Amino acid sequence: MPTKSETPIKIKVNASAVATRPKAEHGTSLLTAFREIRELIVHGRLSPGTWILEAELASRLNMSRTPVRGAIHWLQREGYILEHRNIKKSRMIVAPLTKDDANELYLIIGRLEGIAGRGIAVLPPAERKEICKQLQELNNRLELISKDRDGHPGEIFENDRSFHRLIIKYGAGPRMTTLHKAIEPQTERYWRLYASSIIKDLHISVAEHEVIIRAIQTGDADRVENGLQTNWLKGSERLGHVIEIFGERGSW
Amino acid sequence: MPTKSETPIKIKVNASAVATRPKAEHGTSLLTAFREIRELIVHGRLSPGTWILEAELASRLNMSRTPVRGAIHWLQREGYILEHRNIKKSRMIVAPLTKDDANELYLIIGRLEGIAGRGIAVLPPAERKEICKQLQELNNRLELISKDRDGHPGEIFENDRSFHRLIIKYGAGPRMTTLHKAIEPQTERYWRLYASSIIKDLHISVAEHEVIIRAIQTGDADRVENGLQTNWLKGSERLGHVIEIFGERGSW
DNA sequence: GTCGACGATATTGGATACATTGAATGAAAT
DNA sequence: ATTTCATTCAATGTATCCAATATCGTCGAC
Repeated sequence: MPTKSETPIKIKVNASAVATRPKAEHGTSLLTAFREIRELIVHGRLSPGTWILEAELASRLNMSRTPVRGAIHWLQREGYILEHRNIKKSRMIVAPLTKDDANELYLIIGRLEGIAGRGIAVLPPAERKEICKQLQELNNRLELISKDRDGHPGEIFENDRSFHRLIIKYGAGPRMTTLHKAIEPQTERYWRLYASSIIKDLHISVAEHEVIIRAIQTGDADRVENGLQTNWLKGSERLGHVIEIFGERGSW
Repeated sequence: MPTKSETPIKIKVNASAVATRPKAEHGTSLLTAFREIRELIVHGRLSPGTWILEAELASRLNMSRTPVRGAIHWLQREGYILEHRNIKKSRMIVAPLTKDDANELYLIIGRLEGIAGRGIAVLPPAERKEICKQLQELNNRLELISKDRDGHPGEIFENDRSFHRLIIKYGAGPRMTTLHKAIEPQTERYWRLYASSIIKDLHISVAEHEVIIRAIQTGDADRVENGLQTNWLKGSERLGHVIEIFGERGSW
């Protein structure tokens, strides 16, 4: 049974106490709510499996239920939140983190980026060269970090992410870009939970990136696509291993 | 410049006039709004490129603006509606139908179904056999229709759709299923616009389906994936050809 | 005559008030 | 003691109200 996400105590708040966050400018609340709630979920402040109360989030974010409601539906559509449907009412819960889900998630992203990679491979050589330069730079930094014993996890994550976002930026159309922007951030939840245990495999991922860069240089579309798919696939295997050790979160 | 979606005349409606639609049961408006508006878009009743007025739709659907707004955002996330962003306000317009968009859309779906196809290919033979039986039946019906000169377009569409949905049903996980349910319906817009001109190529698609079924029977994952990708790819080529002839809709 | 500034209006975004329904609690009866 | 029914409560879904702002038209000045 899901635990209540926050203290159910109803405190009669006075104005000064509520003012955690300055009242946002008009027309920005929905986006703010989306970002903030996603942040709460990603950082585990709202644990996998807990149920979500509109009113509570609204008061925490110092806004009305309207934008919060919108944000929740949005997050649901993007997979951060699941819906327990009873015909008329709906109960929203934070999506659990499971091995199966991770596998599927990584598989899908791998394919999508594979398409984008193919898009890059067919660009004119000059552009490819420039892209490779940028990719190489990111990957070099990753390699450096992988040799440093205490690289900051966040830094690794950001660099790896930038690498993949570059692929999308140059190789994907508008639809793909939108889709990727919706799906890829969800990997952050898994990353953050299991980061410390995955870091030691970083050098493998670096090598995989290297292969991808080579393939782009030579314009070998198949190899680019395959390289990207593999990178994600292997990542999901490494992740799955860790999940098996530490257990899933929020799935009963 | 987008044309206004409906007559801007503000008629003071009396109660009996508004009652186009019986007031829906409590708790069903959002879903109703989503379905109805999508229906309007898919059937071209709201043409590509027209801008969308919340209030107007609300009154047409005989509900308040709240669920309509939710539905519009939802439709936006699913790609039926685009956002013309001025910093704070947003203007929503019905997504145009363009050749590039169609190509990307079909490419993505092809890949996604390819994954699902791979999932089917690795099922135990008994299940594969059963699935093939169902697929074959659908495809037989399609073949029949393709020989009949005046098969109803809607019937063709539904059969083809069922074929692909079966693939997802048996081969995809929850995430893929959700994604597919969000993306695939968008092909209906293109289909409906250009159906009459595509029908004559139906026999080609039927043959492609045949290949897919064979591959599933033999459990050849690569061939299944490739077959599905190709089916969509060729479809997008056929469609692109027609779009070039008849022009794009709503892209200025 | 044209360009710009100002004002009216149309339209979206957010807050709040209200209705409805699902769940929980408690009392009564068997 | 357990089960069932009624009542209450909590939380979602919808409607309406209010605020902010972009757009368009009009009027005036150059």
